[in-house]
Amino acid sequence: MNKLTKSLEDYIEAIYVVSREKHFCRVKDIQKILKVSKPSIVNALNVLKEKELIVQEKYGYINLTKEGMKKAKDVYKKHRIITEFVEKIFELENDSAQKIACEIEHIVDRNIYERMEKISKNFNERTKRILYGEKNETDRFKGR
Amino acid sequence: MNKLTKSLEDYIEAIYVVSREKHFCRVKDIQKILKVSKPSIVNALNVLKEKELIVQEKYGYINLTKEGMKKAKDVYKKHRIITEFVEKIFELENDSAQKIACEIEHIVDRNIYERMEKISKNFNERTKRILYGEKNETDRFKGR
DNA sequence: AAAATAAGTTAGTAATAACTAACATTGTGA
DNA sequence: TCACAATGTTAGTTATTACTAACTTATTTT
Repeated sequence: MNKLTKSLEDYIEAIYVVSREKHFCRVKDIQKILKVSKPSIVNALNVLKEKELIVQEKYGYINLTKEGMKKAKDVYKKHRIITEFVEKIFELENDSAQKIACEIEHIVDRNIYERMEKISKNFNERTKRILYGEKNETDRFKGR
Repeated sequence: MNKLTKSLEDYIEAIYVVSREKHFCRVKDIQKILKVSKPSIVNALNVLKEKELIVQEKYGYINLTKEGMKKAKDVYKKHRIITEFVEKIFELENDSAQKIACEIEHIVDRNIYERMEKISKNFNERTKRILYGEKNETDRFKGR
């Protein structure tokens, strides 16, 4: 269960996202998502190949192995949960939330993002008012 | 206003924390906090010296310059806010919260940690119950 | 089919940030 | 005072992750 580095997590997540949409993935697809140079991608792919998380014929499609798919799904799920949490709790656009989630996802452990999931589930307008200490929240509630 | 890297932020913050307690700071003090090797520290100090954020005579005390002090206070404040937020919202021990804060502090911008500050201020047991969707929160409140 | 374009790869380099081993300086106890 | 311990520094190395330039292979267009 050797852990992936931040950037490798980003790469495998990108491969997963592309593969789900198009059923195959190429270097240029990753380039569009991660906005890094092609050689950087090829480098990362080589590491992922060594770890047997992907397979790719020369000049060919990139495919996740079983193990890679598992890892990718984990990373992706984490990413989704964190994005939702950040979006809701800090009232961010999806774009900004994505960016922050991308960074945070390499930091938080299972315990934390399970809590994020719980919080997101219960989150609503009222929660937000309470969180940000809106003056009349209590009265408003009592008044019902 | 050239931004510091993650690790330089950690170093300058450590220097600040030590200086506040003891009125001087040495390599070994930083070592205790950051748990890295002495050469790593000396390396970082050299960069901070180039940036004129600290001064240090050979084999002597490490001191923050005016500019360095400003930077350090910024970083430290951010750190405190984030730690408090993480502690409260995820119900963590200070230790664990510190660790996460250390990482997150290099990611979030002013907008976000100002929101964290607001949320922390209003946070209490009830907020926590609501956040985690405790079943009887509503009833309990209504019952008063 | 040849030329042009697109996509992928290789080679070489740089920045960040860590490490160990070896050495230098400072401070302290016998 | 002199030896030893504690502290700090230098030199050299490693890993991660990115880059540009140059090259190869594949695909498309004329």
